Amino acid sequence: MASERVRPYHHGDLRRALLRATIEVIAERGPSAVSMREVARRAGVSHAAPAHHFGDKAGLLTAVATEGFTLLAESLRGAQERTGEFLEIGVAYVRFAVSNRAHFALMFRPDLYRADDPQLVAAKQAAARFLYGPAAAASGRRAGRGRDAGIAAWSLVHGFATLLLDGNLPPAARRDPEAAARRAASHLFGAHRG
Amino acid sequence: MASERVRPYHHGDLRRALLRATIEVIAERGPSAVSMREVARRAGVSHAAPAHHFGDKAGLLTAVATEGFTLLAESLRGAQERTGEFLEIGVAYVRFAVSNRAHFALMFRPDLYRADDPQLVAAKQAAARFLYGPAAAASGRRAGRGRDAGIAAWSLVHGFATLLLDGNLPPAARRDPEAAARRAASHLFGAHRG
DNA sequence: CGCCTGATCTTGTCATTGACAAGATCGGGC
DNA sequence: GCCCGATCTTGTCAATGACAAGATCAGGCG
Repeated sequence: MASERVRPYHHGDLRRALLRATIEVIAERGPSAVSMREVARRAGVSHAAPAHHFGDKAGLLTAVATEGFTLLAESLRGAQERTGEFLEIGVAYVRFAVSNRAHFALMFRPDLYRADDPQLVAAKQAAARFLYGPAAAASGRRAGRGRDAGIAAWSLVHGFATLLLDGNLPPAARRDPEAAARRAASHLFGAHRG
Repeated sequence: MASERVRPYHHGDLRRALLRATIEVIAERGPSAVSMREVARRAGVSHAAPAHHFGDKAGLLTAVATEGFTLLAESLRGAQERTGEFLEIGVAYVRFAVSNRAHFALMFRPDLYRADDPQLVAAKQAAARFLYGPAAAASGRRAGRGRDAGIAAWSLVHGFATLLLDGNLPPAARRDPEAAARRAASHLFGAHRG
């Protein structure tokens, strides 16, 4: 009677499949619509299987958010190594938000996951370094100014990305987010001499 | 046996009491932890009472978000009338986020409420006008530049506010958010001549 | 070759929640 | 004095998150 068994008892890489399914649900219905049972259904396993890998719902979302911060850090690192320009790191931030909407939408909703999780904190700090560090170098030599510039830069690109994803920016910005982000970001650091 | 009846059958101003209770829950446990039944318990009514006033959970949160955008618009208007300076409108934006954390935390989670609700859209646009309008005037006369400047300004103060509330900014910024916001915002519009 | 130990996944259950239906209570107009 | 609609309650159902207990499998070790 086991002739039509399609899937084995052991999934093989269920953990990854669950992460993928979670991303899918977030992309379709938003981070707050994620349910462990729906995720389990999409992965083709029983309703309690996700709990084994992630403990609880917050654990699942913590894993997705951590993955997101890691991917973001890699994107920012890539932009820095390719261009060396701080402006382009900001543009890469926005590009990440657009091409990884689901991850990004979850990453800044700390009430949905465990914001104090050590791995998550480490991944977040790794990403933050690419925004704080270069900003300090790119601005004057005064003590507090570097940090202020970093805050301003991160605030601008982060605000731009979140407003964009929530549909709060004009159609032109939605059509070509990268160009709009570059124009907006160029208002910092005196690059707007036109 | 009705001698100890404490509360009347009709609450008097249940709608407002429910909004207050919702704000309370958001402040304590975040927007995603709001439950109609908990809100009803805090208001001292039955579990189905909120549905009568707001239809469903999304309706309740839509009402709270609308109230938030209205309050925000009033704050921005106040800043504009008092100071006339665009920078101070941005600072008022951050001040609103800090002193109305619960409202602000919900306002930019459109997956929790009905983002296409007419009253909400109107309230949001009213607030947005104070950020787009003056920015256009404060920057050059060229066509697109005003809008770009508005986007940059709104992005910066919005990003600053959200990063601040999520605990992603350095301790110094958390201790005196208004001053930090003013320093960050002054990086726009050429005010950073130090 | 056979066992057996732990990791993986399932089934079953319970309290909580959101939504709906039906009924009770109240207030104000006629 | 009555009635009608607004307000609020009680009762119910499916879905969910969390937990407990059991089934299945893989790989090491005799």
